[in-house]
Order: sequence, then C-alpha cells, then structure tokens
Amino acid sequence: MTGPSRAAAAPPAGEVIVDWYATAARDLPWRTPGVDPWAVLVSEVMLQQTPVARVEPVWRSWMARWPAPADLAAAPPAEVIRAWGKLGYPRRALRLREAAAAIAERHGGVVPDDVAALEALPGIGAYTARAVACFGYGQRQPVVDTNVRRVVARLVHGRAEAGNARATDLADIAALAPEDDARAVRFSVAVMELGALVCIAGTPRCAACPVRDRCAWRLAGYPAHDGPRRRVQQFAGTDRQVRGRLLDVLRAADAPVTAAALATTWDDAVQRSRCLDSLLTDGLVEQTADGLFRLPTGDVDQVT
DNA sequence: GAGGCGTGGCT
DNA sequence: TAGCCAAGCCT
Repeated sequence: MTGPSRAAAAPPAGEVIVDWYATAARDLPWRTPGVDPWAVLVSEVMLQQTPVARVEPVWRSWMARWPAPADLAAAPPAEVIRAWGKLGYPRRALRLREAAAAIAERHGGVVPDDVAALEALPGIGAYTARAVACFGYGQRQPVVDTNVRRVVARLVHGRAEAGNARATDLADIAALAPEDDARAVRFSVAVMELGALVCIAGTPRCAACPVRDRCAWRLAGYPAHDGPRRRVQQFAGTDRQVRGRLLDVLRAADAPVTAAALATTWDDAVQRSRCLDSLLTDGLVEQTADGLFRLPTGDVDQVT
C-alpha cells in the first residue's frame, strides 16, 4: 500500500537511540572528544559498581595526579588506596595500579587497543575491555553492561529484567547497532546512557523514552518479572563492613597503628581477625616488623 | 557459577 | 524504614 496515509518506515531503534543521545547525554569529563584512552580506562574501572556522581571528583584529582600509566605504577600503594577514597571495593585501586605497571612495562606505556590484550590486564574484564576499545579508541565494539542488558531485555525480548549475563548478549546488542561505524560507536555509549537515565531498574521513565513505540515490554503490557528474585547483598554485619571499618582507620592514620586501635572498630575479635588477615592477603594492609599495621608502602624491605 | 567484595543515595 | 541499586571482576 502506498500514499500519504501510510507513515514512512520508522528508523531503526539503534539510529533513534543515537539521535536521542545527542540531545540527552550527560556532560561527563571522560567523554570529552579526544580523551586519552588511559583516562577512559581509569573512569571505567572506577565506575564498576559505583555511581557516576561519586566517581567524577575522584577521577579528576586522580588524573591530575597520575596522568599516565607510568605515573600510577610508580606511586606507593598506600597513596593509591587513599586517593581511591570511599569509592568502595578498594581492591580495584590495587588492580588498577597493577594494570598501569603492566601497561608501562609490557605495552610501552600505551594502553593496548585490542580487547584480548585489555582483558589480560588485572581488573579488566569483558565489559571494561570493550568499553576502553570502543570509547577510548573509537572501535566498533558491542559493549554490554547491566544497563545494556536491561534495555535489551525490555526493548527486544519483552522482559522486565535482564537475567544473568549470557553468551548471546554481545550478538543481541550488535544486531541493534547502526551500520555506520562512527554511529555504532556512539550507539554503544548511547544504550548505556538510555539504561542509566530512562530505562532504569526501579520505575522506568517510559514517557521520556525515544523507542517506547517499539518496546516489546511496553507493547506486551509490562509483564512482571517471572524468574527468581535476585538476592540482595547483605552488608550490615558482614566481613565487607568490617573490612571497610578497618581500612577506614588505616586510611586516616599517618603512622602505623596498633592492633588495639583496630579493635575499636568491631567487637567480634574472631571476625575482626579474619578480616584483617584477608586485607593482608589482598595486599591492602601490611604489618610492620614491630607488629603494627598500615597501608602498604611498597617498600622492598617491608615485613608482611 | 554462585558468592564475595564497599559505600551511600534513593524510594 | 529497609531494602534496592550503582558502567563488574575474580575465584
């Protein structure tokens, strides 16, 4: 059928999402055109499980202090842990420093541009490797994070929530990407942004969604999630809370502290000891020759 | 492959 | 209020 009553075919969802991004994207410093891939890598590691608002100020000071991988690799671990501040999961800070050392030593100080080499770096997994290749090097890459999996689950599969990561995730998102390479690169960040700002986990803002007219979940009447509830992580009383308190004391201390000082953080001595041991094992804490505790100095004559 | 691993804002 | 949730990685 032809004629003016027939609307032109709607543009593909991927194209619509790229155009939406041009008008709706947040202005984030690591998205500055021409930004150094190292700066992108640092941002991506900081953003693992951590909100943008908390990352931004830390990222700024971090990049000013350690603008290149070799700078970070040369820094004492204690300073790196302190600079990480309260971003959480501080093992990420140590792994980022280790990744910086690997880049400096094995890659001539240049962040590798291929996914396999990136994934071989400490703390860099499937998501972060592709994010660096795509956002840092402008490569056409499918980039799948929790936002992308949620958008695909709703828009394509008509499900309220994404299940666990699947082998088909990369193909799912690649199928939506625009043909033009430059637009496909923007699409990768645009889908994440859509998931972060509009197609959010709690109450999705469908009225603001550029592809609501073709969303399978919306067209199916918003069927509820039918799988098992994702169990929410406990925090109060866990080792994670205790480790956090121990590290909080050590970050604030300007000299090695006694075991007695650490004992004020948590009453249960068994749990406290277990957590201190795990921090020593992780390399987040070291013990001095006289039995005191501090953040790791990186000195070669340290006693552990 | 399920569970461990921080922290704090939001509803 | 008390979960829920946030650009994952590693074992």
